[in-house]
Amino acid sequence: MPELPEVETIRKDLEKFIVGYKVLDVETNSSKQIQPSLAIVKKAIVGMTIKKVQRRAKILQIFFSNGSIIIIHLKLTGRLLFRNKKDPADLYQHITLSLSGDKELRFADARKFGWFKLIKDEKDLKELLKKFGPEPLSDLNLPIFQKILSTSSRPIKIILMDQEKISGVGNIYANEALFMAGINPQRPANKITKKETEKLYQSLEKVLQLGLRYRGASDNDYLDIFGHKGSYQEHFLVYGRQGKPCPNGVGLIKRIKIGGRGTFYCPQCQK
DNA sequence: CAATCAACCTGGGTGC
DNA sequence: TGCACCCAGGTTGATT
Repeated sequence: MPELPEVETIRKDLEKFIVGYKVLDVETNSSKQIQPSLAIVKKAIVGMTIKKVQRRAKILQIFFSNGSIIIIHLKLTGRLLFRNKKDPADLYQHITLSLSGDKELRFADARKFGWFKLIKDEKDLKELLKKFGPEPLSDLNLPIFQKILSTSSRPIKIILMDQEKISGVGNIYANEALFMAGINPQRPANKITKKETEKLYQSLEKVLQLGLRYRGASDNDYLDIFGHKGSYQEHFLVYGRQGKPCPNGVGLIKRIKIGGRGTFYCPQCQK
């Protein structure tokens, strides 16, 4: 499930490889996912050149030469794949941008939760993105983090994953950061001590950096634009490891639900 | 207003 | 082998 490190890995590769290509056509077999409609998207971007690719929270933004912007959310199972026209169709391929040079940018999505949306201009984009909390690897700092935690009595894990509080963190990185910081995911956010907050802040930065270094986690569906897996899943300390020994050596990792989401932690080390 | 929860989908896994 | 069932989780929108 793509979170900040996965989406950022895709962004960097797209920035490096698809800028300069011209869109020749757009096709879809999943019209719900292309918004507002295939016809309107075609009208806006066919004939245009890709200028740059940005990311905010888990949302990718592709900028075109006429000022149009396509924003993409991969949700749980979405993939963006940069292929040659002659390559065999990808599994769950739902939207295809035909590009110059016999290339294609494909949007594939097993569960069809993701979306691919046309935005008129920067002003509309800004409006749409303003609800998101700070970017953990650039805008966030310890005082801001402390302030965010102090404003809610909800479980700390819910706050870490709340995109309006902090953007880009999902289930995997929240679980890993809390383990690294030795904090029980059920603790009310406003009851975390100053010292623990500092540790959690550092842990969050660390797991996100690790995720980036390993080009994301491919525990489930995530693939990069070349169809390759990331490798951070090989370094998980708790995520998906219920019943296995805690890496610190004492107890066993437990699985519970918080906010309806699978939550993994060590009851011995995370208080 | 904050918190909770179903809905969106479908592949993959489980149990009978 | 077949089939009913359940589960995964990011986000939205309705409800409490």
